Amino acid sequence: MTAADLVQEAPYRFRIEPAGAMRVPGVVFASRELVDAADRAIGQVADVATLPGIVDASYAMPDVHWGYGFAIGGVAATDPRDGGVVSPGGVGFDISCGVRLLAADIDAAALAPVLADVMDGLDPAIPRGMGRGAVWHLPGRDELTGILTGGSGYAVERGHGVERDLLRCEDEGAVADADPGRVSERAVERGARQVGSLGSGNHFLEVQRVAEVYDADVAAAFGIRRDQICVMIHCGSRGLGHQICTDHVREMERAMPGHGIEVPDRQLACAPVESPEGRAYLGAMAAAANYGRANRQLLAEAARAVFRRAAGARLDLVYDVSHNLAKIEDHVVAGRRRRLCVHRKGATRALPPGHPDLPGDLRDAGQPVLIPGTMGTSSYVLTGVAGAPAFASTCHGAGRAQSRHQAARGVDGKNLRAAMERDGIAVRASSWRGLAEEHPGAYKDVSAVVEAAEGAGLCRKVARLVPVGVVKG
DNA sequence: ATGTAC
Repeated sequence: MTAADLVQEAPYRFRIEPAGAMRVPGVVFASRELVDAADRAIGQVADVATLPGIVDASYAMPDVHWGYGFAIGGVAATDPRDGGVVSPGGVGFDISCGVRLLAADIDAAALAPVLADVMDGLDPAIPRGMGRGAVWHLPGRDELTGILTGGSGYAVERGHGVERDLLRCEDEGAVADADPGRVSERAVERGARQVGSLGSGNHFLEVQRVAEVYDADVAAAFGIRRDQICVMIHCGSRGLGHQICTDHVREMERAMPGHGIEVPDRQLACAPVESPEGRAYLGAMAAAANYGRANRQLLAEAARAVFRRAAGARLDLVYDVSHNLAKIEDHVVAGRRRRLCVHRKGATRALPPGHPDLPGDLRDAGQPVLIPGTMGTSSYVLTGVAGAPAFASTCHGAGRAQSRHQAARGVDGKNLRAAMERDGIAVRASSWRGLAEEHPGAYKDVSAVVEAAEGAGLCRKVARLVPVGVVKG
């Protein structure tokens, strides 16, 4: 199964006909160029179509690329009342990895004279990289429980943020039904010292400038305008989420024969949503999701303190949304309302205008969808559209074009930083090797991804942001 | 993504 097996149905829509054990078709939203870049991920989209209880189609977003079991950029919904399964591979190892955008009350011109001070303030204030500490150090399970059940709300309760922040968070900052009892001791140990830390790889905190506004009314509702300074934070649930994924994949591999489930790839390990293993995973996953949200809340507070001190500026939350999560949601499929388990792995929820889960001040505009690009290029703010396919989902980023190893070959981190600084982008990196692995050429063109997502009717462009300062793990 | 290996 490769890109050659895809039939083009529309300018940005390709179809994989059901064959073999596939229960539904595969649908890939992409341009011809992006489909050709998807490579091995196409076979994974077909594999996901074999999962018990899958509804409608196995979907892939324009930034789809190969991942653990499920492709990154995949969306799959199952019906629990029809034996539908939940699969940790459909969420990914970095549970609730996502993006938070804050808008400053100053423009780029006003920040310029103090940018170096802001960057020098962020450098020590934003813990990142491997094992380098965090905003909070919690001794153990008891101290972590508030975070695992309360997410961003718990951080706010403890003085890290304001109530309004929660209105601008997906799920108001916490997924319900978190079950800390399903989080292993090992996951707790790994997570206890990492609350409020970026991590590494493609995770970052960037100071950005709004370079272009495509829809002024929606942008105004989101609280952003041209030339304004914003802060974008991209990070997840660190070692805790990783350990939860590992634990529950193992558990489901053991349980699958008892449920009579066969999958074409071991990495698609899954269990019925309505089974002990399925419920255990969803409870632990929700706890990791809340950890990820609290993580972004604490890092946002750290950035706020720096901006207040170094620039006399305030940062208001635009939105916080995950792109690695499974959620129980209501959707109308073929005219019938159904409660489904929607897996989004490297895909962003994009609620349309009027959706009841949106806060009042965003009801007419739709949900802010935050798309991190690569350092040195652009990031995007999008919004959901009515009547979109794929269970109100869209892309999540540029998507890698080269492996980490390939990317670092022939690129020197120090030279890369110097080149970016010459282009007017301040860089505070914690690892030269890590920086080299993230050079923009290692990624697909995020603008082409967003173009395809909009062309496919998944979302609409609202604004484009460019980096002025990059803080990397 | 990830104490880059159970």
